[in-house]
Amino acid sequence: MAIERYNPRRTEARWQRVWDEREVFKAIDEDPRPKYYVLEMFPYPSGKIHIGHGRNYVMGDVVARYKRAKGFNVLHPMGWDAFGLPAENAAIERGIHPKGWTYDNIAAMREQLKLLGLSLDWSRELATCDPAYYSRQQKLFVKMFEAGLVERRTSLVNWDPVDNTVLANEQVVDGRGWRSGAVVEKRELAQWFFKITDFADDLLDAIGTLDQWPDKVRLMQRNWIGRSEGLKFSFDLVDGEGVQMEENLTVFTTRHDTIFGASFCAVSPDHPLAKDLGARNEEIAQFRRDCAALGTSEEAIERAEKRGVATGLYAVHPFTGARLPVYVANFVLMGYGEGAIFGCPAHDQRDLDFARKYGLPVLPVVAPKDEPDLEVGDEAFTDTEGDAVRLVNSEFLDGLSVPDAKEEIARRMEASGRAERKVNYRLRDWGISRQRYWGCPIPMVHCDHCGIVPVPEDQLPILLPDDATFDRPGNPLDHHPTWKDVSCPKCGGAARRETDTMDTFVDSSWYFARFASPAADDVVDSALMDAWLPVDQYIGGVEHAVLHLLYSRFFTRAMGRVGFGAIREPFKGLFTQGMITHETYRDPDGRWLFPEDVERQADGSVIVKATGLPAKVGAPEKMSKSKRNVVSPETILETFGVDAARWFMLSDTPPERDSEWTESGVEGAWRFTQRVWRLVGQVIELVPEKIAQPAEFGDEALALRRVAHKTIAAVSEDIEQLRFNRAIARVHEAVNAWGDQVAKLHGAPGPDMAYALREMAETVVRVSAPMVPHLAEEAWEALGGEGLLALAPWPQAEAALLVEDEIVLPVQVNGKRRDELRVAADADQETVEKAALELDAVKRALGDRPVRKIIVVPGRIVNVVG
RNA sequence: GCGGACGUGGCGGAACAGGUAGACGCAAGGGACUUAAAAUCCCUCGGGGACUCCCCGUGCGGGUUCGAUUCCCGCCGUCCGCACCA
Repeated sequence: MAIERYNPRRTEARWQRVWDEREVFKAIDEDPRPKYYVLEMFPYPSGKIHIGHGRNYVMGDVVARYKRAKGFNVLHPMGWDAFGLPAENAAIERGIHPKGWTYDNIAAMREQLKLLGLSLDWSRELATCDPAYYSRQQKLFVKMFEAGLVERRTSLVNWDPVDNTVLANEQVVDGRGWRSGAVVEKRELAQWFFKITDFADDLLDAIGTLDQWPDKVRLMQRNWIGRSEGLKFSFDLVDGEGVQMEENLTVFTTRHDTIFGASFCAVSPDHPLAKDLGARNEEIAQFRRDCAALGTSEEAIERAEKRGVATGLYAVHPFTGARLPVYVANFVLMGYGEGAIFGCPAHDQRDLDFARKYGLPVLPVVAPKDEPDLEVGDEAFTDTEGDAVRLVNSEFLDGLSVPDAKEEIARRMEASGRAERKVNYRLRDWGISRQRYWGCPIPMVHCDHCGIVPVPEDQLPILLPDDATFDRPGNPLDHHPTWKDVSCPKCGGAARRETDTMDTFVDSSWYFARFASPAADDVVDSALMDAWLPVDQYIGGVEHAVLHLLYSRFFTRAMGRVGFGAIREPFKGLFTQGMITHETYRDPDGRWLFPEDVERQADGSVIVKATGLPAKVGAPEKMSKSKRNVVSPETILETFGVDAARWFMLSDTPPERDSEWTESGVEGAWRFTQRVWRLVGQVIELVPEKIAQPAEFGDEALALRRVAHKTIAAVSEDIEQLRFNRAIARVHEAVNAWGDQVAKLHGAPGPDMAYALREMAETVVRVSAPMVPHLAEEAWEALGGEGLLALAPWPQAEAALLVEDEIVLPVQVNGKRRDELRVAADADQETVEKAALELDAVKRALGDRPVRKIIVVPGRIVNVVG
């Protein structure tokens, strides 16, 4: 066979067609093989993808192809996270309907993804904006409502004034909307909530079972849920004249041990008491307005100055009867605990800052054992360590440890009926109302007679109207002339539809379950859900470490509660991959340039192609359209082929880290594909037919076989651990050994070498197949492999070839390497010691010092101590 | 501020579980082949020296050990998450 250049364009198209026609990647329900579900976080169809988007799909594809070869029934589906604001913005800015815009984008991106040669089961494809999907979501919503997991209530919300919508806390980043970047305001609105806090403890505890998740993500979820155990209790209040008031003041604390150090109380500006007083007191009213205006902006947080206004009221200390001034303070949050605190300045930095500013007493009540007269300056003393600190200045608590003091206070206050133990979470319920068109309509009706009524199942789905208009701010569903007019499902009277749609995070909280039964008439087919789930390997960006993953874990529980599936956790294994980055380029005027607009000169400098002027080169950053540092897949695929792109994306950098896209890197990957193809051709020329395994192997042939089998073992191990960069290095090593051997041959190889060469060719092709599937399939065919490689089992390493019978032992003298020793692998200690001492380098290094000790670590090292 | 991760050649990175530091790739330099170029192949590639040999070297300073990139203590630096959560 003549050695031809490998032509990726022709080959890739051909095999993609064959795989497609033979439905090679279809996941089969009710199959005897063990199942394996691998899933990459599904994309938002924003239009065209750049090569940086491909990395996580390629990683998932390597796993899918590997597991398939390992004998698993693999489910590897793809879908579209298709609701969301950009579609609506396109409608507003360019007059394109969100539906058309979205489906066009999906079609374009599907074509692009197909070019990557992913082994996906496209028959399960879904789009969240498809009524077939969101109608089931509405049904699930109603079931959750009936199960008490959905609530409507008025609350302070994060209002994005640019997108004109409500944002969840998680969607506010540094006081700004996560998508619009606008400074978020606080507003009070009636909203729909999922009661995720009902599951707070379970979501927290079960993190312990997620042993195939990155520690980092588990920690982030723990911190996000933020469980803390404390005490809720109330103070009696008196006015300025000392007259007892009707109300009292309930606070939450985790440091009830410090109650004797309390010197003030403070309530949030949004606390009912503050509102009440604000109605009568202009100073407090003004302060409340100031705080609201400051909102949650980054600036406010950075300034973080503790401020407050005295209310003129006093809280009565439950043990001493002392009167503690009550303030309205900006650093007390209404959303956490009771929105009110007692301040113990000596042991809390915030309280201390506040006390110093307003001249309040600072009395230490916890002190190190050996320093009972602790003085507190500008730093609060926050140690609580079991034995090292003791209570002081605290009457009956003196001398107790912090935990004992907490227990004693809790016991006494509970007994007097003014306190209860309480667990608080940082996690809040999930507000899902969005004042938007392009989302899943919330299937509820507002009736003046019956109140809020869920839409009965037989009246679902509530479809979005196609004739919405986008020419003014606010919610198009609300503006629609007729859509919201309905009759009440209960009394039949005139009523209004809910015009809020759901947060798009709802859509992505159960899609992985829908993939198990994409055609199910019900929300899901529970039997199939339980058969396919959990997802064995989920792959996506770390930016979803909290939001999406926590919501999905909640949904899995909620679905279980309303009768869908019985799994506990949706994602058994999680992998967070790094981004692909690229250098940025700007022309002398500072405008961003695409990589193809610049050229690198021989001296390494970069010039603007159009003008010849020097370009400003910026550090590698995540590929983004706005900075134009993107590379389109089409360009790469036409030049180098998708296998080279896949190979490069997986090389060099560990998959969890960001990886820089470079032209020279892809070229290197392309050289690799060419080299393998060439070597395969050479082997076929040297050994045209498959030959039987000879009984005897010479040293060289045996050595080559050893490399092949060690490569199988190493690559398998690396792929199992998702260490793709290492797997690729191992394949390179094998190819180097293979190429060296081919170059060394003079004349026709003997039967042993002929066998070893073919074995090596097949091995390299098979173990690199998950990474470069098209090249591998083509080479497999050329080598006369049976059937499709995509369906072939994974090669097995022969154990006998993994162990050497002769090994090289490094020899150290006093811990420094001096020489090495070739010995039989099973050589005994005495033989090794003797041989080591014979070495010239060892004698030289020892000089005239006597040998004091020889350490022999079998199979590892020899160290002569002199 | 709190929590976490990480610091290895010119670059990306490797090094099982304390045992030859720098695998593999990229870049660079030299050579072969060619009329020439591309492609390919061979060699060099942490620093230094008296260069078949020796010294230094995994952010810095200590420690444990026969032996430390790996373990411990203390610094310095970078990145990430949370950010008034009582």
